[in-house]
Amino acid sequence: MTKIEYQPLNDRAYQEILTGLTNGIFAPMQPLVIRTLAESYGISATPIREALQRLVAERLLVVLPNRSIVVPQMTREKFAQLLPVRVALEGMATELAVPRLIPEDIARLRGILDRIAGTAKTFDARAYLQLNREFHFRIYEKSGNEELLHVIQGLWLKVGPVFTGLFDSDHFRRHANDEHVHIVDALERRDAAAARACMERDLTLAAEALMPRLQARAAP
Amino acid sequence: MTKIEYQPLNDRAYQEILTGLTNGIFAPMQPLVIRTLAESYGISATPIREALQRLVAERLLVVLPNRSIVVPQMTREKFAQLLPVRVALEGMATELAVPRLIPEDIARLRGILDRIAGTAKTFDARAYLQLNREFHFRIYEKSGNEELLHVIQGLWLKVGPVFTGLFDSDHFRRHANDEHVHIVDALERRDAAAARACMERDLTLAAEALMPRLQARAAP
DNA sequence: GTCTGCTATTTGATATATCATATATAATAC
DNA sequence: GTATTATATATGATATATCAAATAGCAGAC
Repeated sequence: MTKIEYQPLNDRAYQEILTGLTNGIFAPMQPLVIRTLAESYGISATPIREALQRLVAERLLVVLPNRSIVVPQMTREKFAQLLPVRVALEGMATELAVPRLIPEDIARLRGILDRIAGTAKTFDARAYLQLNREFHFRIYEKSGNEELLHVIQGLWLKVGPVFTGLFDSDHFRRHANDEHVHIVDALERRDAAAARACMERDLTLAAEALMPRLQARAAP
Repeated sequence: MTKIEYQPLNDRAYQEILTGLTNGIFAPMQPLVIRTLAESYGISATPIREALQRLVAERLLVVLPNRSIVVPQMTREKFAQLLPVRVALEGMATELAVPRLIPEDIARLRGILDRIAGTAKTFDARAYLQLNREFHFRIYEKSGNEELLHVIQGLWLKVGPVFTGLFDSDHFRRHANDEHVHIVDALERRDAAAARACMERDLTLAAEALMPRLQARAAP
């Protein structure tokens, strides 16, 4: 007996819009119109509205004074502010995960590493982003701290759309996996401090590759 | 010309329910019924539903498999998981605030300190909670990092209801202000590391006072 | 030409109606 | 009596209708 599962429409609308955001479907400052979205998803306005409200609460969308709901522009400043928060929390999660990772987890991480290396050769940006996310969260999940994990997830949602451009940088693509390898090595040695340091460096290097691509300030 | 401002009903419903949560009006595990809330606030179901959804997204409420929406029980485990996250972020915010605090800010903080001392004598728990919050956020706001501030606000919302019981502890009430004084002293000396350390201790001591009052695990 | 004010249209906000599911209650079988 | 089923009720989920604010378009004044 396979449990059939029901998912409310607002949840699904949320997911749809979210992946749209992550894939950069919606241009910043272009308003998301409730009725339009409702029609294009073939559902009524109510669940769409709820999904948008939720995204606003998570700060993935913002409400203009006109009440229009738009994608906020990720500026260099905002990204720079997000970075130390992510470094602190993802570093913490990594450290916490060290004593809880079993050899099987390490093996799985090495598997991801191999696949990431593959994407650098095939220039498959989408696969890279997917695997990069999987790599990080396989570690964070092992922190055993659900509250911490939830906050980190929220932060990744915010920076998600920006990451899309990560693979465009030649230099980054070639070195994308370097820190990842160091992280897994440290994890395997059960060296929590080193694992944390490598994770922090990974985040910082990615941020440095991305920052120049971002606009200095929000458009007026 | 004073700008008249409009606030959507869902925002106000959100605020109302939120203060209800903070004041412990809604018992954990008791379902919040949309129609009932709508009636008691004299508005329709839609804005209430949106407010509840938002609170669920922020994890201040949870959806049961039955789809009922209830106040989650704050367990000792959850609180313990929240603590290191708060320590890291609020410590960071404190450190960032140090070079940005002007003498006027320090003076204002001293003023809050005095008023907090007053509440300990008059046993005014509500005033204490209010002032304690104000004290902390006056500092965090000065971090200049809006993203960080937002995350911290979210964390405070989660622990808010628990804090209500803080003042019941005799020992805590007498020493509630001790660390605060140390924090301000450190801020005045522009000693970022010390300010951070004192802030971390303040959070930890409060947590230690509260933890025993929490249930060890969630009810089944 | 620009500016002003009017009208129409778009779009968000709210209320209501309807549907589906879950819970409670009652009735029946045993 | 308990267990089981049927029915009624409560409640969440969705769709639709209505209202209100904002925007766009247009006509006339100058």
